[in-house]
Amino acid sequence: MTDAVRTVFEGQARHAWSIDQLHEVVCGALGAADYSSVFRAVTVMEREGAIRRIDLGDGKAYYEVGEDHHEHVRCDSCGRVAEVPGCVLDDATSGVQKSTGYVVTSHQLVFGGLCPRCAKRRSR
Amino acid sequence: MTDAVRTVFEGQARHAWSIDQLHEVVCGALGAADYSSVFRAVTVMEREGAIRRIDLGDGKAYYEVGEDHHEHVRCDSCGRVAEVPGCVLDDATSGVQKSTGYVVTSHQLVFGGLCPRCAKRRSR
DNA sequence: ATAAATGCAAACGCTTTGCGAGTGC
DNA sequence: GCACTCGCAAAGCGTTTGCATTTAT
Repeated sequence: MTDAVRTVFEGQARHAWSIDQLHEVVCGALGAADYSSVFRAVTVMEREGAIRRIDLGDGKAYYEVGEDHHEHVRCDSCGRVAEVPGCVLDDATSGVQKSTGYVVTSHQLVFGGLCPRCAKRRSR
Repeated sequence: MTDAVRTVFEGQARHAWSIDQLHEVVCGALGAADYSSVFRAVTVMEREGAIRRIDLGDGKAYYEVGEDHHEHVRCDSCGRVAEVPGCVLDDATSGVQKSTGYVVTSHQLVFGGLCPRCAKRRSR
């Protein structure tokens, strides 16, 4: 099962996968599969460091292949997620630290908007 | 009930309130109250625009008085939330738009780290 | 008497876990 | 036989809703 999930991630069909989405694809590939099995595979892979869990603000857990750090844009219309190359915030961190007194060790940022396709469809 | 909740927000004891936290305070103030009543009050107030719902990434819904836009820092240790004055990202938006092609209309950003108190306790 | 507010209990969406059955070594 | 994987069912957790009762007007 872990292999099946790994294959899905390698397929790159999406940038960020919810367990549901993974489950659906895995079912297609294997004929059948249980949600909990996908969940467990994902849990293992996360512990291994192969994938990283991200929060896109819609209450579901998403996973992406754990490479370099980057931010995300999510289309409010179709849900498609893209990666924002480079980190917008490394500089900001020290400013936050200065203004709030918190020792800042992480940040979680999601942009919202419309992906090119949906933006085009809207403007018609 | 709505008044009781409103009072809690006016008290400014916290920056961001979960429904649980509001519920607890309201119970103290009124003697008893149902979680769902607090939930409903919060829902109404959000629709009114008096408060805004925010997502701090821990799976719970938080609410803050809906003033100007700003970001948040959350202490990984005690959960205390502070406001990051000013918007770190207005400039970044156009860059994101350029690099991803998405029309960016919003962003949701939470810094994580340690609040001054917890940072001090840790270093002992 | 009528309409609004509240409490109670249950539904819901998604995640997580316990356990038994199946599979391979 | 033993360890491991998987499916099934159910438990959790927080949010949300339906309904009946209380409260206020």
